[in-house]
Amino acid sequence: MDVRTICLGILTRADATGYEIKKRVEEGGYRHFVEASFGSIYPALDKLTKDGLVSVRAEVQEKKPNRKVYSITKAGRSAFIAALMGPLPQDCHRWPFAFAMKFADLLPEQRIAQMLDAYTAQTENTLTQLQQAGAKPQSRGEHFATGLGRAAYGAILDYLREHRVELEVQTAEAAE
Amino acid sequence: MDVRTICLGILTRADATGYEIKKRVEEGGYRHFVEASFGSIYPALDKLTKDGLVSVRAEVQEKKPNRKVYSITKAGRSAFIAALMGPLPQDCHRWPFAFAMKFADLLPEQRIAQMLDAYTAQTENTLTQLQQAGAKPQSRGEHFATGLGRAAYGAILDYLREHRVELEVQTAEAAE
DNA sequence: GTTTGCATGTAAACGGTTACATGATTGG
DNA sequence: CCAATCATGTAACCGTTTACATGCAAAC
Repeated sequence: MDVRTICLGILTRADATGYEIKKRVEEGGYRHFVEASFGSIYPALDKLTKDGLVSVRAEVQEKKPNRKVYSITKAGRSAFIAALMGPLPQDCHRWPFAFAMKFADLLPEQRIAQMLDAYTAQTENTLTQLQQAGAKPQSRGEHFATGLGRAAYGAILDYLREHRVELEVQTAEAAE
Repeated sequence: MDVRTICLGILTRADATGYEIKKRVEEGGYRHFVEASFGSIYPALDKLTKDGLVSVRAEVQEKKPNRKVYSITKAGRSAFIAALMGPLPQDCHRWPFAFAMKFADLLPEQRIAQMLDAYTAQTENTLTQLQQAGAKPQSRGEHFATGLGRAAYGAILDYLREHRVELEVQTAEAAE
C-alpha cells in the first residue's frame, strides 16, 4: 500500500492534518499493517491535492502552529475504492528475526537467548496494542482486521514460549 | 535484512552463483522471511567481492552459460556473524489485505468474498510450502524458523476460516 | 531547564524493483 | 514450436527513509 492510498483511507474516516495522519497510522489499528513517515506523507498529500483527490483548508491557531486540514473529495473516495477493488499489492513480511534464527548454529547461546527475549517482549507489546485496539468500538471490518492481527501475533508468541527451549539446548559452538 | 546480508547467509551454507542464490531465496525456507531480486543480488555480490567478503571463480560450462561461483571468505563469515550480533532491522509486516479489510464497509459484498477467497488460497499455499520445508532435514535453527512461520500462517488461516462469516453478513452498502 | 507535543516541510541519499538485452538448451 | 531453465548483467525509475530546519507552548 503506497502512502497516498493510506492517506486516502484514513481521510475516509475523518478529516486530518499530515501530522494527525501519521499519529493515526502509528496509534490506531493501522500500525501493524502499514507504515508511513512524514517524509512520505507530506509529499503524498501535495500530490493528492494536485490530483483533486483531497482538498485543503488552512486553519490558523493561536499558541500552536498553523495547520492544514485535509478532506477527501468525491473523486478521492472513488479513487480509494477503485484501489481496493483492483489487485492489492502483495503482502510483504520481512522477518529478519526468523532469518537470523536459521543461523542459530553460528551464534553463541547467549545471543540466541537475548534475541528470543527481545522478540518475545516486542511481540507481547504488539499483542497488547492490538488487544487495546480491539476493545474500542469498531466497524465490522476493523474488528476483523484487529482480530486477524491478534491471531497471528498470538500464535507467534505461543510458539516462541513453547519452542525456545529447542534452540537453547546447546545451539552454539563458536562465533569466530 | 539487506540483500548483501542475505547473500552472505546463504553462502555460509554452500557456494552458489547469483542465480542459485535467487532460487534458494525463493524455494528454500527463506521465501517467507526475506526477499531478493536479480537486480539487487548481482550488484550485492559485486560489492561483497570488492569488500573481500566473498570470492569468485568462473566456471566454464558446455551447453550452458558460464557461471560465476561465489564462496564466502573468513572475513565474510565474520561480517555475517557481526551483522547477526548487532541490532537486527525491524520486522516489517506490510499487510495490504488487512488494511483493505478495515474498509470492508466501503466495498461490495462480492468483492469482500473474493478477497477472502484469494487470501485464503494464498495462505494455504504458503503453509503447504512451509510444511514441505519442515519435512526436510534441517538444523535446529532452521526447524525453529519454519515452525514459527507455520504457527503464524496456520493461525491466520484458522482465523480466516472461522471469522469470514462476520464480514460476509451484510457488509456492503454501496461502492459509489 | 529539558523533554515532549504540535506542526510543516525539503533535499539528499538509499535501496530496491522493473524492464530490458542476450542466448543456448531442454522438455512438453 | 513455444515455454521454461540456466545465466549474467545494466539502467532508469521509484518510493521511502533520514536528517535537517524552524519554533512556540506546556508539562515534568
